[in-house]
Amino acid sequence: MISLPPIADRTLENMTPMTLNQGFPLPAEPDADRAGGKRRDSRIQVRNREKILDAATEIFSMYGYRGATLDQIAGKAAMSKPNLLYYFSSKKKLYLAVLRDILEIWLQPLKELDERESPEREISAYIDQKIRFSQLYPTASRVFANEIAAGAPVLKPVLDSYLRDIVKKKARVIRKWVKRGELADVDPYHLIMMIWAVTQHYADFAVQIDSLLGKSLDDERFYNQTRKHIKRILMRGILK
Amino acid sequence: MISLPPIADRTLENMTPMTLNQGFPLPAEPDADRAGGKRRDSRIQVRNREKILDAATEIFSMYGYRGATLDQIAGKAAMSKPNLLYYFSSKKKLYLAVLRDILEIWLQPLKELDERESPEREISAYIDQKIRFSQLYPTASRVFANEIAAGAPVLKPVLDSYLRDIVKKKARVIRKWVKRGELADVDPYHLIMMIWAVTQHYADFAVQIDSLLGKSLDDERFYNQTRKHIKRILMRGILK
DNA sequence: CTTTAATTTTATCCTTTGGTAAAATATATC
DNA sequence: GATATATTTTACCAAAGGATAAAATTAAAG
Repeated sequence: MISLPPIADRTLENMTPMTLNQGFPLPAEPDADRAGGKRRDSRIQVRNREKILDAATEIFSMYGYRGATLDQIAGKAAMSKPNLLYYFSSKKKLYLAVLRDILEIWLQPLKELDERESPEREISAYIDQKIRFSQLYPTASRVFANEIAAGAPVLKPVLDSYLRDIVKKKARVIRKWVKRGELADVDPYHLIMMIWAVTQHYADFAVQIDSLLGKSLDDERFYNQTRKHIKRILMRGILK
Repeated sequence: MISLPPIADRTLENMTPMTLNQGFPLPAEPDADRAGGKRRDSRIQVRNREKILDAATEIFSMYGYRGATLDQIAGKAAMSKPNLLYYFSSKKKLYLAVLRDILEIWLQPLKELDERESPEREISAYIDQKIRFSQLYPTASRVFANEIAAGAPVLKPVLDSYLRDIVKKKARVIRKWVKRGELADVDPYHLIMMIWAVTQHYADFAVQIDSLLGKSLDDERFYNQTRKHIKRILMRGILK
């Protein structure tokens, strides 16, 4: 199993497409950023870091990195700003920690596409996992979307290397299915992106969906209806 | 032809889901916000307002409302911040002006779905228009996405009323096609959202796509390949 | 050319924001 | 329960950011 790549630590402030490719990568598990102390991972340590990460995810998901403020995050985590900074010594490190968590769960499902199984089964399972992710972690999905929309100032290196490789690998799997005649002649990359697009939409545009339908994926009924509907159309579209 | 609804003017700062529904609507064409003067729409007036709106769209698309700064926008528009404020008297009004422009072009295509034509032709044309929008106005698309992800603090009223109505109307059109047996039994709402999701994805996640494929919709070859591919899968998925 | 109005620049204000220092409090260990 | 360590609070700071005032400049009109 491939483990997560390092995330570049670059200046997040004033990040423009111009300044994107100049950060320096960090060691594999760099930003633990524990308080100077020794007795790490105490009960309270773990609980507070988690509280902060949750709050940060929510605030970052709404306002993006630059728009989010430590005051807001601290407020949501029910602690003072300096207290928050005791756990994560800077906004940047907090953001990196949030992104690292997200990336891990975001990437996992794709790794599991297995060419030895039927495309029907595998792609169906993949869609299931992605829509489940949108249900369970809608805020995480939005943080990710935000990061990409901002030009991926942090994740660009990961996209360029790690994601690129894994997608390439999985594209080969899909192409194999096509050659075997188990799948219509679809472009693997576009297919993968279509699945990403549709499943993420339900997280990223949840407010819009709520306006139109008064429903959210939290509603298990709606969740299943959505899941099945997406699968029906997509599977019909790609199966032979 | 239905004209654009007013956009609510609410406090954009510190906007949380809690504070969302308390703004007051503005008159139909409220934020023209012309400089105090009389000789409006002078050559230079028009040119500068356009320059600012373009710059603002780009910056808002990357950082969202809160993350964007007037300095950045002014910089991109090649003028001083006070000069920018001469044309748009506040950040909020500038954002509203940007959103208003976007909403107009974003909504237009949906209005044109015509039940008297075949679903094949109409839905195909709709997809064409949406993907064209992603090609022509990727930044606008991202501003819109950002606004929604942030909880639609400004657009919520529009979504709840205007968009809701028009989508409901078009859902009826799609349902009619289904009843006539010209379309598989698809849920109209999910279908519309699928089309939104897939077409917008190519604008909102352009950086990701560039990382994976080294391509963008600016590349006319890639644009057409994408367009056809989306249509192929979706149309196969929904036609009888 | 002058005169008037439109536009741009310079200087400045107040608030917010990320971050620090150090004091105060709580927690754990002996 | 005394001591050391971990956590939280209080008080700040410097920079950034939205906005205003007024002076300086440019453009238009007569």
